[in-house]
Amino acid sequence: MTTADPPPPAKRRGRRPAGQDTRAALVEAAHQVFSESGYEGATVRAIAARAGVDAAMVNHWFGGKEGLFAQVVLRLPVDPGDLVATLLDGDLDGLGERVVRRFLGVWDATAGGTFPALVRSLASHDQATIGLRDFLIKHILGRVVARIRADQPQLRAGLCASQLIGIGMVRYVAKFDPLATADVETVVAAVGPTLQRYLTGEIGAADC
Amino acid sequence: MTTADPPPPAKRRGRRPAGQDTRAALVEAAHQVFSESGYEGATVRAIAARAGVDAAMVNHWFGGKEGLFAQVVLRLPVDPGDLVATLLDGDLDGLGERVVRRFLGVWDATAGGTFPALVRSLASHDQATIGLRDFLIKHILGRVVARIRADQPQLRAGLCASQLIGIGMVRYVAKFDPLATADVETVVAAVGPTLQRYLTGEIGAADC
DNA sequence: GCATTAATTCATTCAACGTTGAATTTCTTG
DNA sequence: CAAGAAATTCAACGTTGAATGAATTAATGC
Repeated sequence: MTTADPPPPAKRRGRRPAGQDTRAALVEAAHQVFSESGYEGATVRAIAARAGVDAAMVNHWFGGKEGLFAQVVLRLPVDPGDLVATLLDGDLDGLGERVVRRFLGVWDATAGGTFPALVRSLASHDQATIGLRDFLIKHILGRVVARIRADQPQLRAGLCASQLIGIGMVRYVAKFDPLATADVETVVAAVGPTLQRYLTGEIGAADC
Repeated sequence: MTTADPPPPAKRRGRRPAGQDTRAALVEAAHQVFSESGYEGATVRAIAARAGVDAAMVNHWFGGKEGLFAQVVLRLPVDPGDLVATLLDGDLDGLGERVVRRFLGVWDATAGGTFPALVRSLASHDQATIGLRDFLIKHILGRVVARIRADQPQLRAGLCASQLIGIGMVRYVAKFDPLATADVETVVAAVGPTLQRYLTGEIGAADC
């Protein structure tokens, strides 16, 4: 356990010595607790306790639980423009593998906390659903599919999204072994061809 | 809206006339409310109100909110044994398509409510994670993979699970069009080959 | 048909939650 | 170095949730 700290150093009232970023500590703690418990399950008191500060700080810095949630979840770990440019830089045959590798790179880097937070926030916030759809379909996969001029772009983007989200669910949320602990290249080798087919291959009802 | 009923017929105290299965009404209502709001977001009062009975009935019949939840979520819509037998009945080349068709058949039949309930319950109940893993990996996909004697059975089962769960997420939870509304055979044609490859094909690091 | 048991509602209790205002301490500015 | 601003804790409030026990009515057994 990394969360079992020695007894906290006895809080005093009033402003604390400089150099302690309470705001950042709260965001980090909220990130963890929201990931573990979802929006409704997470309590302001628990978040504040993990950050080592008083619950009133949530109101002071974020105006309440809702504001803190917004700060935590809507902080996406990549810039869409860069991402699309990087993905499209290379030969078309390697596109599927690049998408998978990038997907894992982004979410592995968050130590497996942000993806569950996103998924679990779908429970209570439709806004998160719309955010995920816009981000993944419209800003990333939609652009990639559009660039390669495939037929049925919406369906292809949706299929890619389904495989990526599924990998995220199995690797970060449900943690099925061996996929949860497999190294990136193993997953890329297995899933890359799937994405490649969804992007540029034959996906059934092409005509009609 | 199917939930807008005419005003309920004025409750009286005491035992009500026979023929009204309060228990079943509660399970059905809980199913809906848990799907919409998740475990923490759902309130016993809201469930009881939708069932048209008092909240105390949850305690009387299920011993509390937790007991009601267990009744609702652990009620899986198929029998594992039948399912595996049906899937393995046919030629090996059509196995991927049969798995996808069956998956959609099962969950489409629940009117899109049970799958979200399962996913959202992952937020607050690790038990649900274990249940999903056991059901999907051990009892269904694990058996299928074992029967066809493929190498790396765990990895193959996990890959299949990832694609199926991803389809479920996109179709039932996030509801991305056109996948959310596509007919079954369109999805089968697109996703079947993926499952087929995960089950019987080449998935990268075959040796070592 | 009377006594017993089961089912249901109501009023209440207790705990936990998010939020607020005052009190207190440190930092910053002139 | 004094005065004001900022940051923080603490105690409390109002609300809401799940759970409980008594009261009430219908069904069941003898």
